[in-house]
Amino acid sequence: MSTPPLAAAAATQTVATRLAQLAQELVPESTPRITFEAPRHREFGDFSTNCAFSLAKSARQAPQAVANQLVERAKNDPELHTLLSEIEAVAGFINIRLAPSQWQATLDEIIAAGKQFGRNTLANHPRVSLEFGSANPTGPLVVVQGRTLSIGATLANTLRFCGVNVTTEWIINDAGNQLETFGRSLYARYRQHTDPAYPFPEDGYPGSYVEPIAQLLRARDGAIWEQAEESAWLPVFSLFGRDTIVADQQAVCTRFGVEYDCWQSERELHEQGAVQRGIAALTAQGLTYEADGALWFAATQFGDDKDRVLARSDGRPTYYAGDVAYHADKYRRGAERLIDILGPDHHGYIGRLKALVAALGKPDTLEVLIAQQMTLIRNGELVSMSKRAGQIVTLADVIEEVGVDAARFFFIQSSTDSPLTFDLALAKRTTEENPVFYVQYGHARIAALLRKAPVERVAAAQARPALAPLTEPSELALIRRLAELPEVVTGVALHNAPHRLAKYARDIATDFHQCYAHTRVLTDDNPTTEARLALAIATKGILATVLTLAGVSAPEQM
RNA sequence: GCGGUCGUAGCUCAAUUGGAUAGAGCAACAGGCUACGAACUUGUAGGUUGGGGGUUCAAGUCCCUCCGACCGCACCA
Repeated sequence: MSTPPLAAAAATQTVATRLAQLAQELVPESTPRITFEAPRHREFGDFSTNCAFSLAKSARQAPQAVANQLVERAKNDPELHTLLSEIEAVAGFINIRLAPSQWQATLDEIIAAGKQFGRNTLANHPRVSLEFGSANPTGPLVVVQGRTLSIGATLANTLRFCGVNVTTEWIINDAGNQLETFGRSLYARYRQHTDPAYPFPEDGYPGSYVEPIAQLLRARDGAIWEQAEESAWLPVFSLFGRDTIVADQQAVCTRFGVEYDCWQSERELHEQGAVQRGIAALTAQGLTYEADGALWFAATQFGDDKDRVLARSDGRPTYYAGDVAYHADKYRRGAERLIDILGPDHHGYIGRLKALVAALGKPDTLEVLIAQQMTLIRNGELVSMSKRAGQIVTLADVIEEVGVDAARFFFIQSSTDSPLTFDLALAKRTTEENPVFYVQYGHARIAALLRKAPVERVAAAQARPALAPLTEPSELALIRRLAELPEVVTGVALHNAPHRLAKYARDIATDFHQCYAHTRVLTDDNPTTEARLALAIATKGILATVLTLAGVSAPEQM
């Protein structure tokens, strides 16, 4: 079941059609197509159209003159008269304001749809595979990855809300030598328990989180690895380290409200032969060749900068070969549209990833989002973050400091491709500066209102009361805002733009707070009270919907 | 050197993909609670959208060119 077309949308469509007929009469040689948009400023009305600009050429008149004549005819049109409370031409634009009755009918439909309102707007959308967050299993999640997690999870939630089948994926990069380096670091800490002079690898992982893992291993296995050959202990330490780290990463994800459908081990793809099959698939199409002892994929045939190595001269497959197998596997499991969210240091990967899906026969089905860099500041000073140098600010730390709600909301506030500066001290010191509290306060304020209101009034408000008392400009503006939900979530889903959700949440809260400040809900007049309560209840529900999509709680009180 | 992303108010960010006088929050200043939660609200101030050129009715947005920041350019992951 999907959202029914709203009265306001239908009315706007009727106006557009009628206006197009009037334009045709006015400028017979034109074939006007009239679309309405929400204007930037509220004073410009509910909707506006720039059709006069395109008509101006064939009419051989200034846009403003065309708009004036069109508005003149519209004002004398009986059909439009009942739908509109205002229509005027300003600077070539035609601005309209719908009659209050249209907005009241719209709110009634929103209330009738209940929790279904805004859902399933993309019911026939292709199945999506959404990969984000993927990291080496060699250390705890850092704060920067929190941004990727927030963006990915919000996107996944919104796509599902729109009725799209989504699989969320994380690949564990456990096949390369980074994991072995981690295993050696772990072993060194293990040996240092009994021999403090045991050398630590020069390129090892110095983070303080390694030591506790070594202790776990010693508790499990005792001293049995102290005399062993590296070939014997390395796989044990590497895999134990991986499993411990991945378990921790999963726990942090869960705490952060981010759930995955699939945690794919890269090593497993190799062991199951998927990587070899991926290479074979490319070879079968004549897209590989040997040079300098290595096996290459002719990626330049698909727009990449250069050809890419699949198997090194010693026969070992590259990381890229794993990517070929992984993406082929996503298609095999039924995905039709792939989204990869990568960190800023991976934008050089876009070309080769798009080349490989094209070679797999699925051109233009992959979108790569780059979550831009996040700069951390504390007390005005740059916080340098390097896993290798042991200076890490973990996501768990930040959750501890500012809470899940603030972190989730903050990380999606700016658009994905915009760099972002995060001041830890600021987030800690003055949490009231964070807009998330503004939005949550709106929700809690309505909850308090409903607790305060007489139960009979609330009951009546929940039973689709007459909404004619809602005529204040601030009330109509709030209804208009609520009616935007379907197009907002659709826009988020189609443009990979979670930040619009955060913006929308703030806009709803602003419109509600203004409405609350200008009109009193609990009055002596029952019809008025019930209509206003109904608006408040609808607002509360939509606020909760939007906050939930963003992974933020909607509190009854604060 | 080649390529990518970006540059918007003091700070953090928007701008519905080419539309109106470039908007919000925070910070600053000035107002508003003997009625439903003041974590709110009403105002004021703050800009040559890094500089310059071009395309058209219209450019923060598209093209060219400089300046600057970050990041890629492995048979690492």
